[in-house]
Order: sequence, then structure tokens, then C-alpha cells
Amino acid sequence: MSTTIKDIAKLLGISPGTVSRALQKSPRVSKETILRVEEAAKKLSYRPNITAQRLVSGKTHNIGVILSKDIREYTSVQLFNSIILNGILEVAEAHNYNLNFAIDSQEEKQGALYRIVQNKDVDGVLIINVVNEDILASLRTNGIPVVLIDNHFDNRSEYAVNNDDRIGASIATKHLISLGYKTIGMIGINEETFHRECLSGYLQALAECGLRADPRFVLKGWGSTHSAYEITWNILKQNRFPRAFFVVTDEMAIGVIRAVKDFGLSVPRDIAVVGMDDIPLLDYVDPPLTTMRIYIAEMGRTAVGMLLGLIQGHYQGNTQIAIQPKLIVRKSCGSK
Amino acid sequence: MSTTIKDIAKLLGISPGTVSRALQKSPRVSKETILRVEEAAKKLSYRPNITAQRLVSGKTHNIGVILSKDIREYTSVQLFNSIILNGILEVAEAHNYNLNFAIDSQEEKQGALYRIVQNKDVDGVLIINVVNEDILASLRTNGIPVVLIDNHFDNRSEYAVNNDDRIGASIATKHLISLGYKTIGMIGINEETFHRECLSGYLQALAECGLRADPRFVLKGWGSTHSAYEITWNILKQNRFPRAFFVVTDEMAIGVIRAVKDFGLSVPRDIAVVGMDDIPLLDYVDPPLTTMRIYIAEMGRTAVGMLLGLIQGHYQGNTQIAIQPKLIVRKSCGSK
DNA sequence: TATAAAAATACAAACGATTGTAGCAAATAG
DNA sequence: CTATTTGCTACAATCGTTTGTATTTTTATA
Repeated sequence: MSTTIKDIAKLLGISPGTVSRALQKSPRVSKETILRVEEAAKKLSYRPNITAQRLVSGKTHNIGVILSKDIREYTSVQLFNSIILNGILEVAEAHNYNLNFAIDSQEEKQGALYRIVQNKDVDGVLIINVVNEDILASLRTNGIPVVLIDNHFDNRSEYAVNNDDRIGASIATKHLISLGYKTIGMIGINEETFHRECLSGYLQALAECGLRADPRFVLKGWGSTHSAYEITWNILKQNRFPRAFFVVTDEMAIGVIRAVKDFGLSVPRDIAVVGMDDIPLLDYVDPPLTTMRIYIAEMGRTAVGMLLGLIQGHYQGNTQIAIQPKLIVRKSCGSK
Repeated sequence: MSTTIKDIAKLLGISPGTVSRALQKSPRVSKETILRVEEAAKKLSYRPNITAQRLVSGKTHNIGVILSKDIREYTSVQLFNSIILNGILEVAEAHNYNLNFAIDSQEEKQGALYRIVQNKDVDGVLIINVVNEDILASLRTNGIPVVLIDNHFDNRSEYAVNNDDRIGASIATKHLISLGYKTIGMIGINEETFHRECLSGYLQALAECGLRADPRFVLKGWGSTHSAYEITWNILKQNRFPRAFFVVTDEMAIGVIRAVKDFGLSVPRDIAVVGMDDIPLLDYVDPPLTTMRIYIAEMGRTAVGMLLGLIQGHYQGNTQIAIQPKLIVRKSCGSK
């Protein structure tokens, strides 16, 4: 079908082995031959057969990327994944690695995921967002390096890159404090580790500033805008509510704002709100939402770098890397 | 390293060829041997080496997915891609195909894209959103089937699946008309084919209902919320403006709404707005945005189906498939 | 000029499967 | 009881590379 190394060899009257070495510019073959081979290769528009190369090298040059299944539940997860993928792609491409995607469908043990892993069709794996212990175990027994991204996973022995949620929560809360708010609530999420990290940052910020946390004001939604709306509405009805909220995702923060407005109060006059993520169009929310910007693509890039190091066996850095978020001030907290 | 067909052969004292056939349940091998082989395979936890299989079959079982580079420009493109990817993944997985992603970086001819294509590392290619004629040509000379998704590309000879933008524009416009609006503008986008389709649907709807289009009211933005904001603001200043707008993307529609509000007018009382896309959180825009929902994941699924048919050489359907969008009524157009 | 050393190339065995052909039983036919 | 068919299985080539070893050619040395 297409030109192989043998065609070049035949054309030039030399052996395939030499052609192979010439193509690799091996010092074992004369400069002249290298030149002739390269010329012939170009003339025949030769392209190496990657599959064959893989067979002998035992390396696939593939990176598996496992995404969470419940992608449809949280719209911003979609966006998150998309951006992270960009980061990943960017550096994977630069290193000549391909990406193989698979969705983690917890149920069916027949999915692409298992196929990829068990078939050793990847040199390493990136797991985004969710952790499936089965997969992790399978990966480990197969000796395939893994790095977790945005996993909110507790095990410190896993390689992972995450947003620094604790710091994020702390900075957000301190921003509120610096604006003079004394009663600050938090609306978290129904995801254990993530929630714990946020809570810890939130509490620490309060403590450092000599403020007391009121347990009645730390709530938990399940991620959707709507859930945050309901939670907020409920607390508003009770007549005792804080003057500000740190909300752990923008998507929920939008629900909070809407609830406050629907309740007849004003943001930020009556209640200030900070979110986290920095999803698009926040400038067009009313009022524009102040938030902690998470560097998603950067997380992806970092993770691939780590994984590549692991694959090539020369990674020396920490097992856990936390990317620092940044406060983006808009109008939902008012100003001094 | 890991168990091969030979290990099984050795263990059972039979030949590798027979093992291979047994694993394929070939009628040429006895039921008994098949059973013994399967047992041994399980015991040794044998997994076929895909690379080797690929080498002999000549099929990669990979589908290349080309994404557009300018992903950072339009935030909703990110989301769009992510959703489409889900659709693609879903059916690719079901057919045991892997996905190989590459970003179309028009400039550098060295990118992963060219690597994938020229190295014939894919059985077929999906191109999302943007068309690079070079790639297309390269693909064609290599005999690799391609299907374009959301490409807004004119060439009817290319296999493609798109949203039916013309119909979308027409339905949106007619919705406005049915609500009694007589002067209806359109805010389009700086992308030739897409704009043309929308314009055609918009004009057709007006014509069918006996309304005249006012050329002063068909405008063009470059996609961002901000660009739509400015356009709207400008036309508002001129004191002559339509009572309703069909805006070709939600992202821009949000800019329109904001401009109208900032100008001191009301949506939908003074100006009604319909968007297109149905991006997330539209229920939380103020007022909630009526829009044409595009079935993005469905486009992805359809495209893969088409490509697979092409790869396997039995595709019989149309070269062009248009997915029908659907009107989602919220509050930005008022009601009768 | 014979000879050792160095340089360039050829040969052949891998990598892990698939598959056409050949071989050897046992079963059936004459 | 030989001849032919049938059912299984073994052998070996193949896919397109890479790479260790052997061989040839060239160059330098004595």
C-alpha cells in the first residue's frame, strides 16, 4: 500500500536495516547514505508506520484520559473538562503523545476504559475529577503510571494535581472580611473531600481574623444552581442569615444571587457573594460575580508534564501539586 | 513482560496459531481446545496486544478528532466542543474505536494533526467547527474518510453533519412574528456560511409572513457577548430600532439583553430577544432567554455513525445531515 | 604489501499477533 | 483393507519496524 522502509532499501539497493538507521541519523551509517535515504524517503513520501514502531518499542505513545460519567449533571463540569483537555492536549502534542479518551462508566466493566487499561494501550493515564478505585488498582497492577486531576481525593500517595481549594476558600473569605462583613456563611457542596478543603480554608480565614463561624450558616448543596437557590431561599425565610456568602462554585453562586433578588433583597447591599471557578459570562451576571479564578488549563498542563516524567521514569517532584487560584473582584461583594 | 499467545501455546503444548484461532472461536479448532485455551487465557490473564493486531490488520481503530485552535476566543465554543465530544465518545466507545485528538494549528505544519494524518494513525477523521483545506486535501490523497461537524462549510460534496441553522433562524423569527412583533432585527456573526444560513432562514420567515426585512436592522457581531453589547448600544442610540431581535448565538444574545437594560429599556417589553444554542444557565439570565436549542451531542453521535459507515465502506446515506433545533420558550420574548 | 583497526553495511531475529498451506490423524466409503 | 474424505492442528510467512551480530569495505599503520 504505502511506502515502507523496504521500498527505500530496494530503490537504493541497500538493506532495510541501514535505511532504518539512516532515518535515525545513526552514526553507524555514512553521511552520504543518510542523505541518499532521506532524499529517497522524501521522493517516495515515506512515513514510518507507527504501529510497527510501537510493536518493537513496546511504547504506545498514548495517554489515556478518563473523564467522569456524570458529566451531564453539572453543566460547568463540561466546561471544566473542555478547558482541562485543552491544557492536556497542548503539552501532549508538544511531546508527540496521543490522547485516548474514555468515560468512566462505573457500572459496565466492559467499557473502553477497561479495554484501554487492560490492553495496555496507554503508557500512562490521567484521571479527571472522579476516582474509580477499581481502575486505580488495575492500573497499579499493570504498572501504568497515573496522575489524578481535580480529584479531591484523599490519598496522599497518589500523584495528583488540584486546585488549591483550601487557599481559595481562605482568600475568598478574607476578601469578604476585608470588606467589613462580620457574619459570613459558606455554601458548600456534597462532595466530601472538596467540601472539607473549602471548609477548612473558610474556617481558617475566619479564625485568623478573630471571627467565629456560625454553624447554622454553613450549608451544603449538591452542585446545581437550583439547589443553591433553594438552600438560600430557605435560610432567607428563617430571618436569620449572614451578610455574606462564600459559595464554592460559581454555578451555585448564581443560584444564591437569584434567590436573594427574588426574595426582594439586594446583592451586595444586603448579602454579598463570592464564587469559585470563574466560569464564562460572569461579567454579565447581575451583579457581576466576584470569584476565585481556577487555572484549569494550567492544571491540565502540569498534570501531563508530571505524567510524562513518570512514564519516562525521571520524575522527581512532589506527588501532590496544588495550583493557586486568584481572586477576581467584580461587583457582587460591594467595596469599601 | 505480559502474557502473549505464545505463553498460552507453551502452557498447553499447542501451537500459537491454534491459540489465535481458538481465541477467535474459529470453527477450524475443536471445541475442547477452545475451552482449554480460554481457560488458560483467563488463568494467565491474557490480553491481546492491540498494537500487534493493528500491524497485521492494517486498521488502527482510531478516529482522529480535529478541534479548532481559536477555542479561547468564544467561551461557548468550549462548551460546544465538550458536549460534542461526549456524543462522539459515546458511539466510538460502543464500536471499540479510540479517539485521537488534535488541535488544528493553522500555522505550524508540524503539529499532531499532520502527524496523525500523514502517519495514517487513524482510520477516519472528524473535523469540528473549522476547516483547513490543506488537511482536507491531505486526507483525501491518503484516502482517509472525513466527516465535518458544525463546519458551516459550503462544499456539498463533503460528508458533514450540522445544525440546521436556516430552519433554526426561521423558527426563531416566526416565533417572534407569532407574538405580534412586526419589526424584527437580526444580529448575526462574522462567519460567512453560518451567517448566510441564518440570514436566509430569517428572511424566509419574514417573507412567508408578509413582513419586510429592514436592512438597517440586520447586524453582524464577531461572536463575543461584548461585541453584541456594543452593536446593540449603537443601534439603540440611533433612536430607530426594531421591537425584537433574533440573535444567532446565546452568548451574543446575553450582550444584547444587557445593553438594552443598561440603556434603560426593558426586555421583553421594549425589545424582545431570541437566541440560539441553549447554553447553560439561561434560566438564570434576567429575563430567562428564549432560544433555539441545538442538539450538539446528537450531532456528534450522528457524525461518528456516518464516519464508521464510511470507514467500513458501507455508508449509503446522504453526504449532508442537518440536525433540527428546537424552540425553547422562556421569557425574553414576552407572550401573547 | 600485508595487517590491524575503523567504518559502513548486510543479515537475521525479534515485537505479537493473523492466516494460508501443509500434515496427520481418525472416520467414512468402496 | 485400501482409498478418500473430514477434522484438527502445526508450520511458517507476514505486517513494518528496530537492533544485535556478522560481514564486508575502507583507511590507517607497520
